[in-house]
Amino acid sequence: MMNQPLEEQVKIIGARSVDFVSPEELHTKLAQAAAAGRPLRVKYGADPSAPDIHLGHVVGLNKLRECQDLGHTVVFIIGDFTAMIGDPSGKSKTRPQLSREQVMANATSYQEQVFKVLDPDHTEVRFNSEWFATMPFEEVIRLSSHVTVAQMLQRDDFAKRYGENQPISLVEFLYPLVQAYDSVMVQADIELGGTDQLFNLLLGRELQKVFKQPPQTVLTLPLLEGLDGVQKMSKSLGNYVGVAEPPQDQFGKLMSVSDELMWRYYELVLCASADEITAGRQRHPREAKDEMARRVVARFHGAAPATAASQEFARVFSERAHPSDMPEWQPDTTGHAIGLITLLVQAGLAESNGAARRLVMQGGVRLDDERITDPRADITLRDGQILRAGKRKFVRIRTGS
RNA sequence: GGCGGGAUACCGAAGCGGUCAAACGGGGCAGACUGUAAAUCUGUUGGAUUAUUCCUUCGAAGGUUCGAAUCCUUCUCCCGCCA
Repeated sequence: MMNQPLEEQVKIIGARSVDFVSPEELHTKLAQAAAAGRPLRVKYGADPSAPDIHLGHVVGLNKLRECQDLGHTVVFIIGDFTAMIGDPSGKSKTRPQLSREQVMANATSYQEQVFKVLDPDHTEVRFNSEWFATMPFEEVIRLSSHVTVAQMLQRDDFAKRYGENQPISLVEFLYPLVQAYDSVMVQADIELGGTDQLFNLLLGRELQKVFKQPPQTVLTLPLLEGLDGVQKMSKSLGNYVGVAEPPQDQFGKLMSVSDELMWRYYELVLCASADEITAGRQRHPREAKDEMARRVVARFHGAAPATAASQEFARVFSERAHPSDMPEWQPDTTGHAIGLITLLVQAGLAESNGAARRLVMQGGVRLDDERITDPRADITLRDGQILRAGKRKFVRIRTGS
């Protein structure tokens, strides 16, 4: 693989990218590396404060994998040091301060998930506490002398917030610097990130120059929109599909993506070619979406579970049948009548009596496929009955007798 | 250090003495429709209660008042400007 023509490598590495600084430089790097018989070091940073890897991350991981397939080394940096400091900017709730234990636990689960896409044999995992935990403060100050406030304010979100009189914490200024210094420490040849990372990645180049290193090639990839189709996929917005989620959940979520958005997923998650997407658009959207969802699930769980998830989805939502598998619940009033509202709450299908009442009055409750609309109904349960709330919540009654 | 602005339900944001469990938007949930947990439309969205009603909620604690999210006092936190 490493012997791919350089032109071809540059093309593969640059595919789907938004910013690419710069193809010519990368070409030179590749030539030098090939001559020296060494792989390029491709850096990718991860924030271990949110331990769930989702499809948004997969966009980047895909690219890393492509680099690995070309023979290069991925340097996967876990920002444990950064995570332990947290982010004081009031707005951001996504970066709570974490303890050492939490960070380590997250890091472990991170790696497990990441290797669903990456090749462990060509991955070097590093923690940035390695070089930051013991850094003397004078060094920190010296580092910060290399960047001016005006430079920082070039960053889009800083410029915007500054213009709108929104607070910017000093720590936020330090973060890009921290990330840039990571590049110096691992001697990155390429760094990859989302488009929102452009500034940070470029700062890495600047800092590498200060440290007399060849500046890294910078590559940004589009941010994947989450299930809502508008905001970028993130755990805190709850619009994500996690790679470690069960097949059925992944499939269901993917089927809830809008028709238009599904092509983004084809492109960025499945790396489908432009031709494939053009062809796909001719198909029935339901069918195309089903395929997209199956292929994504198959990637993380295998083909058989993916097919099963698809069939199960069709059963429940197209044919409106029951799922083949549902949680069981045993009432403690065996044999006696129980108020419907109480029943729903106890069975965990509604959060409060009020919510249960609403659910019933809105026609969302069925017992054995029979809709019950009277909130005052008393029910005597029998073993094996199916209680359903809305489209997605089912419980099978077990009376234990 | 000085001067201003702000804190409202899951989020954003109105309200500025009673008609406020609190407009509106987003999100969530449900229903209809369907091609699906798409799109669209409709309803709903603090807790207890069949309802009447009651309880908790508008940064915290006190106070004024028949009555406060709305007025006063103190406090906490946040933001900006000037130094």
